[in-house]
Amino acid sequence: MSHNDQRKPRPRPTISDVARLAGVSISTVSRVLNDTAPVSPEVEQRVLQAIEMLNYTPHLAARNLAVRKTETIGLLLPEVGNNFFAPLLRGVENAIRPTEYQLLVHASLRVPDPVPWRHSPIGEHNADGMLVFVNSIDPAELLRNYERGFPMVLLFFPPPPHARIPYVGFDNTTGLCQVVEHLVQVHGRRRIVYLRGPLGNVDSDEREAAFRQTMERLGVPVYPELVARGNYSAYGGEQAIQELIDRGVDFDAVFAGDDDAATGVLAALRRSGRAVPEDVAVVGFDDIPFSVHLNPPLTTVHAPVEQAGYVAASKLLSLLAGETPELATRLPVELVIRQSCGCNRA
Amino acid sequence: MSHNDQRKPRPRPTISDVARLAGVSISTVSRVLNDTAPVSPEVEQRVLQAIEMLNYTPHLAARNLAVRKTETIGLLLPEVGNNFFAPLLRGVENAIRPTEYQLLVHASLRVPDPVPWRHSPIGEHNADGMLVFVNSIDPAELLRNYERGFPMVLLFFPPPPHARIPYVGFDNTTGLCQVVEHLVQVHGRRRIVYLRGPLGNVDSDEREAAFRQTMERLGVPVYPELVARGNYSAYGGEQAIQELIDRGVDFDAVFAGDDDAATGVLAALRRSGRAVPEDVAVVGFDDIPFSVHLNPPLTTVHAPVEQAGYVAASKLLSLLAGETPELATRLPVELVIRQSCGCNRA
DNA sequence: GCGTTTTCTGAAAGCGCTTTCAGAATAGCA
DNA sequence: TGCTATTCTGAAAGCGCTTTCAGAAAACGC
Repeated sequence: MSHNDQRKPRPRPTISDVARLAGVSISTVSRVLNDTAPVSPEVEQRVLQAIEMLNYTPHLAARNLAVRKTETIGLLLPEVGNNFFAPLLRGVENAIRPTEYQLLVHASLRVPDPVPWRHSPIGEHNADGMLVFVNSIDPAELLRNYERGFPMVLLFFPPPPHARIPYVGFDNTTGLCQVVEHLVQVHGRRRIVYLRGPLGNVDSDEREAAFRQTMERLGVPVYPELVARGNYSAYGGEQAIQELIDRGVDFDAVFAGDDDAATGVLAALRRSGRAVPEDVAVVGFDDIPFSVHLNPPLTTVHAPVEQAGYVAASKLLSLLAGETPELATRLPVELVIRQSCGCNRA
Repeated sequence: MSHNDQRKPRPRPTISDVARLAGVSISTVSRVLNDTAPVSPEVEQRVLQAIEMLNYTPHLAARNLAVRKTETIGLLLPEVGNNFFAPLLRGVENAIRPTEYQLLVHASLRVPDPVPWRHSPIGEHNADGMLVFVNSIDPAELLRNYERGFPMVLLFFPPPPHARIPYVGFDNTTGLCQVVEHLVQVHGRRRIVYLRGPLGNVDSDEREAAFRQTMERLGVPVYPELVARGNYSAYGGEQAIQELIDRGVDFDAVFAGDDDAATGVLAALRRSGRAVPEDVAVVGFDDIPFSVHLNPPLTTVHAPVEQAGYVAASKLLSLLAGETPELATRLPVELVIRQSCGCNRA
C-alpha cells in the first residue's frame, strides 16, 4: 500500500477567499493585484492584509486562461551534451530577468507520441514564444509554428526560405579567416587539417567555406585528405586525428572545429608522440572555460555564447512586445591567442 | 511606430471548434482526447479527423485549471555557473521523459518583487512539485512550501530539522576517505592542503569532516595553515594556493575541493614552478569531462551528477504518484586515479 | 416480450481568474 | 442647489477545458 508522507495540503486560498476576508468583490481584489483600475486606499489596504494573512498566490493557469497568454518563454534544445548550455541559459535568464516571463526548457528529443494532438513539447499551447536551438525541431514543425504566427527566434541556424524568423549566430567567416591567417602568416603552417562538425551543421559549413576561401586567398592548398569529421566532440576529434596519423598523413596544424574536439585532438597527438605546437599547431572554436587550462593552453576563437542567449531572448521579447527586431544577428568572434598555435601567451 | 512582421494568428482552434466540425458535444471530444469514457468507434473517428483537419492542440492552461494540476515539474537552480548543470539536467530529463510532465527551469536568484503575493519563482502556483538545488531557495520559503504539502526533492543538501523532504547527495565520506588513503598510503604525502567550498556548503563540510577523520585515523596531522577556501571555483583555487605559496607554507599535496578549483590549483603550481605530481600531488572531486584532458590528467573523485538528477526526479515522480520514496539517498562516488596524484594511469 | 443493465451522449456546472458594464456615491462647477 | 463628471465597486460573462448527472438507446437475460 502506498502512503504519502507529505501532509495533505489545505486547499489553496483563492481570490474568492481574499475577497471574502477583505469584504470586497473579487473584481476589486483583481484590481489591486494587477493595478488595473483605481481602488480606494482603505480598500486596497484591507485587500493586501487579507492576501498576506492567507498567504495567497494567484493560480497561474487561471490567470493565463483569462488573459489568453502563458507569460512563458520556451527554450527548445537538443539533448544536453556540451559546454554550450550553461552560458547560453545564463544569457537567456539575464534577458528575461526584469520581465514577468518564466522560462520553460525542453532539452531532449522526445519520442513522438502516437496521438495527433500532441506536437512539439513547446508551442503555443504552453508558451507565448520560443527560442529554438539548432537541431532541436523538425523543419515541418518549425514552419507550422511560423505560419501560425507563433513568435520564435532561432539559435545558430537560419530560417527556412521566405520565413522571416529572427536568428542569432556567430560571425564564423571572420573567425575562420583569423584562424587561417594566423596559422599561415604567423606560424607558416601549410598542411592544415580541417575537422568538420556534425553533418548538416550550419556553423560547420560556414566555417569550412571561410576556411577554404581564406586558404585560397593566401595561396595555400586545401588537401582533400586533410578534411575530416570531428563532430564537435572530444571523441570525434581524437578518432579523426588518430586515423590521419595511422594513415601516415602529413600535417602541421589542425583546426579542430570546436574546443571539445580540440581536447581529443590534443590527446591523440600526445599519444602519438607529436609535440604541440612544435610539430602540430592546434586551434579550437568556442573558448570554453577550460580551454585556458589545457596543456598547452588552447588558442581558440572566442564565441560569446552567453551574449547569444541574451540577444536571442531580447529579440523574442521584442517580438512579443509587437516590435520588429533585426532579422539576422551575427555576433563578432575573436581569435584568442594562447600557446597551442605556437605563440607564447597565457 | 512598431510593426509586427510576424503574421497575425487566426485564433487557435478550441475544443468547441472540433466538436462543431465532428458534430458532437465538447464532452465527447474531451472523452476522446483523454480516453476517460467509452465513445463509439464511428464517433471517435469523426473526432480524430476534425482534430487533424483543424490542427487542434489543447490549451494547456485551460486543462490545468480544470484538472487542478499543472503537469509541470520545477527545477530551482542558483545562478548557472559551473559544469554541474548540463549532466544534472540530462538526468532530470531522462527521468521525466516517459511521463507527461514538462520541466520548468528557474536558474537565477531574481530580485524579490515588492508585491506580497509573489513568492518563489517556482511553487504551487505553477508546478506540481519541484527539485531544489542547494543555495537556490530561502530556508523560510522552503519550510513554507513543505508545510503546504508541496512535493519537493532536495539536491545536495539535507532538509531542515523535522521536515521529511527527500534528498539526494553523494557519499562524500567514502570519497574523501579514499582520497586521503590514496595520498597517504600510496604516495606518502604528509602535508595535505584541504580547500573548502563556499561558506555553509554542506558537501564541503561533510568532505572536510571525512578528511579530518581519515587523517586522524592514519595518524597524519591536519595543520590549520593547510586549510583554506577555494570556493569550488578555478579562480578561488588558484588564489588560495598562490597565497599559501606566497606565505612560504610547505605542502606536498592538495585536495582542491572540486575539479574547477583543481584547474586553478594546477595553474598556480605551474606558475610557481612546482611540479605536479612530483612536488605536489593534486586531487579533485566531480570528474567533469575535461578533467581527463588536463596536464597532468586529474585524479579525482567521480560524482555521478547525471544519476543524481535522475534519482531526484524519480523521487519527485514517486511523491507525485502518492508514493513514499526513500528519504535520503547517498550516491556512491569513486576515486578515479589518473596522474595528478603521482600514479601513471590514463 | 418485458425488465434490467450497459453503453453512449449532451447539458450544465465549475476550475480561478480577468474584464466589462451598470450603478451608486462623491466631487466639482456654475 | 442642481447638474455633470469622476471615482469606485459589484455582478455577470467568459477564457477553454473536465467532469458529473440525466436520459435515450441498445444489449442482455429470463
